[in-house]
Amino acid sequence: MENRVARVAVSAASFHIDKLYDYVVPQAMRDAAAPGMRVSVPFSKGNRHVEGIIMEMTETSDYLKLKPIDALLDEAPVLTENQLKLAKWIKVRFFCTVFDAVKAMLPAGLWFREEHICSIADGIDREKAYAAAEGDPMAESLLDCIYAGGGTADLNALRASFGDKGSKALKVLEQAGVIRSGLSGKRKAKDKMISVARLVISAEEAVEIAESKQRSAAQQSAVLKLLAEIGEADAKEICYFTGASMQSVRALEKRGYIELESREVFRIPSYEGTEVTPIRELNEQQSEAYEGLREMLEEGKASAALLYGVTGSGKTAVYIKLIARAIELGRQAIVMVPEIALTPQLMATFRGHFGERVAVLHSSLSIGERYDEWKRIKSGLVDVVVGTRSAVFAPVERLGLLIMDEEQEYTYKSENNPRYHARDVAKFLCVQENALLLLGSATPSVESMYGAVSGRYKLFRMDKRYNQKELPGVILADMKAELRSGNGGALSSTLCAELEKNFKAGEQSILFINRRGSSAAVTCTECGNTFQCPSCSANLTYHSANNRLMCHYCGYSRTVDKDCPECGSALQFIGLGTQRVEGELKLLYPGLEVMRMDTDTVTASRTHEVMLAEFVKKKIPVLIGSQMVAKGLNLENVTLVGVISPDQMLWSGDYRAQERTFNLITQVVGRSGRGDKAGRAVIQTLTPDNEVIRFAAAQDYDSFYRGEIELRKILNLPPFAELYSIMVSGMDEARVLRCCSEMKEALAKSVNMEGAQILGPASAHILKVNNRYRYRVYLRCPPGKEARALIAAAIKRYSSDKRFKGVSVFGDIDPMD
DNA sequence: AGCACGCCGACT
DNA sequence: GTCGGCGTGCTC
Repeated sequence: MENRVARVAVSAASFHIDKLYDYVVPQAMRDAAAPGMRVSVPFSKGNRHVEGIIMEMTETSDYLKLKPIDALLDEAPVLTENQLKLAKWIKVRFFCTVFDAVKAMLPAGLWFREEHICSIADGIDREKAYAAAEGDPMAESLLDCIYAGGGTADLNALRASFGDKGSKALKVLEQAGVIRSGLSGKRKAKDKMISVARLVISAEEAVEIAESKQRSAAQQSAVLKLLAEIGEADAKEICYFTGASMQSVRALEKRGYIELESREVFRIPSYEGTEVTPIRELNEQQSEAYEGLREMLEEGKASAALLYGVTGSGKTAVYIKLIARAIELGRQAIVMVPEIALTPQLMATFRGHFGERVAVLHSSLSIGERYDEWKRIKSGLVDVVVGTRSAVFAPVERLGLLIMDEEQEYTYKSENNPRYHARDVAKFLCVQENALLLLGSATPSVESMYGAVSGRYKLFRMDKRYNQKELPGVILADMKAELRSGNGGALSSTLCAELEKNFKAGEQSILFINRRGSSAAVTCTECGNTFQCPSCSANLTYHSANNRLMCHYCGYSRTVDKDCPECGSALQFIGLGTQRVEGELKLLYPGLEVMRMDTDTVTASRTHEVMLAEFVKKKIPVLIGSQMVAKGLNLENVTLVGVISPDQMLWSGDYRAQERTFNLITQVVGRSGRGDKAGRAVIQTLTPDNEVIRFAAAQDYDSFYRGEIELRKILNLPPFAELYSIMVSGMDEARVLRCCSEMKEALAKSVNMEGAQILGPASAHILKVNNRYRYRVYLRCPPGKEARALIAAAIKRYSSDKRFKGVSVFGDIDPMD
């Protein structure tokens, strides 16, 4: 009787009906079925075939009318028992379904494997195919369907629409050699150039559009969903994994949802060419940290530490030695980095030290490559996994050490469902696996430093720069004084004076502009008119690639007007940030060579890295850039860094604004004077007396921390409280607001925690997206399970309320907005 | 969310 | 009489 019933998490269940559904395991599958295997099951009245994953196996069920599983999709479990536990924990912690969590844990390639796709076999033309159908109407309509899809179709979809008879007919056709499915097809060899598709709109929006598409546009939906999940991918591979035709992909491009770009083929990024710096003998501070961490590691119990090491103190060397020790102990390590593209030298170091036994997981790997890496890890061929956020789900079986570098970075928080924070997942994982969690940073998050101060993490400090190099001298430029003396431009006289010194000395400078959002809005330079999206409360931005005005939130695009529709003057598209500074600089210093690096000039082929190399090689005097210049390589000849306007970031309204500003200034200033020559930095600000700016200028983390933690305590903010948000959205604004206020009232009644506050409803950062109004209700309360249960109950209650039809509700913990 | 069932109006 | 509108309730 064992193995008679499988308890399954199904994909079709939304949050408020999410639970384990029991299915009877057919006799033939009894031996094979196991927890962690994906299955296809009939669900709901229509018995549509949906995917699910077996969470548990039992003998009996309380439910009487069990349906049978219709197929096992895996031969062996793709998730271990511990990973299944993790999935359940993610559901509770981040308000998603178990299946959402499972999906985030597995590589996309697994879900789009060709097993699920059937296509017309090579060398079979239409005539032969229909001849093989032998007049069977079922077989003929199957072929119609496959041809309508450009020669391929989703096997599950076919099974769903044609039922059991369809499945039989498919088998007949397959045996006749007319169609192929499963493993029979081989991947095409890659061309030298590939076409890379990338979403222009937000992932969230892409999913929404995909969902609203009609059956006939199922291919386009699949492409959008895939891209929403993985960000960008080779167009051919997209077709390969979704079964969509290239036409569908092109159609999406035409509509402005995605963009296509030719790019040279990347193999698995080889870092061989980059020279590997051998690990030098550890200095006193490094040894001290290493010895302490080694002891924790060797104990083999769950533990956590914070390594606070200033830039250049040699954290990487400590990581490497610690990983080597973990491997000696027969265990594996995961190393997480915020953004792999920005840390190529770190990658090179790891490859150099651990060779083939390193797996890399990051966003510019293709689906296939990522899937291959996943398989390598799963089969135990790897000791070290290096990767971004999702690497926390790498299927290592003997985790001993998990390192999270630059732990304060917000890229560790997912902005899509499930909205998990990799740091929280890492904590859970390390407890579960008895591993050591090592958070590393030059500017630790306030939460983590508080954890260290209060004894939850063991703290190791490395405050000496390895090469004993001095910190850059920092000059604060008072922009208010500049304004008073008649300089209304972006460049202060102080900065200009320093720039000129560098021009004379033949040294390079970097100007850093912080820009909120990814693109500047288009503004008429004469009358200040801006262009609004008709369905969102957002400004349109100009895209030079297709010469159109586009909305980043819904994908709407329109042609560019020659003249301003308001005042009739000729329109010029000048962005607010980097472009403006570039313009001013060129006006002041005619003939000056300037490199601009921002989201408009950095492309897939001309990456951040490539541009930096060019900057170094050609000795271009000035580099102007946004966020991305703050990170990356050591640039030897850069002796001046200018921070143009950190103020706007400081007042962005988010409680983390101060912290982010401090981190960013610290990082940027640290870019200066990496070579032999001393560096300096100019920070332009309207508020030179502001503490955060002063501490950042002095690179004084401790004082910043002391001030910030005091503030957080007074204001009842993390780490002293947890902040939850419930986002409510819908087309009918009044209804959304009614839902919010009713929910707020209900929460106020049910919450009886000391010091809990309910705030809102407040409109989301962008109120209207795709004609849906979005409001949030916040709950701020002491950390703990109680609040989570309340939030989950509220989401369930209001997403199923008939009065609030068309309104969707979802929760988020500590949202990044 | 998505699908069937059921209870009402418009049209063959 | 039946086709189809969408309100209601369930999903192993």
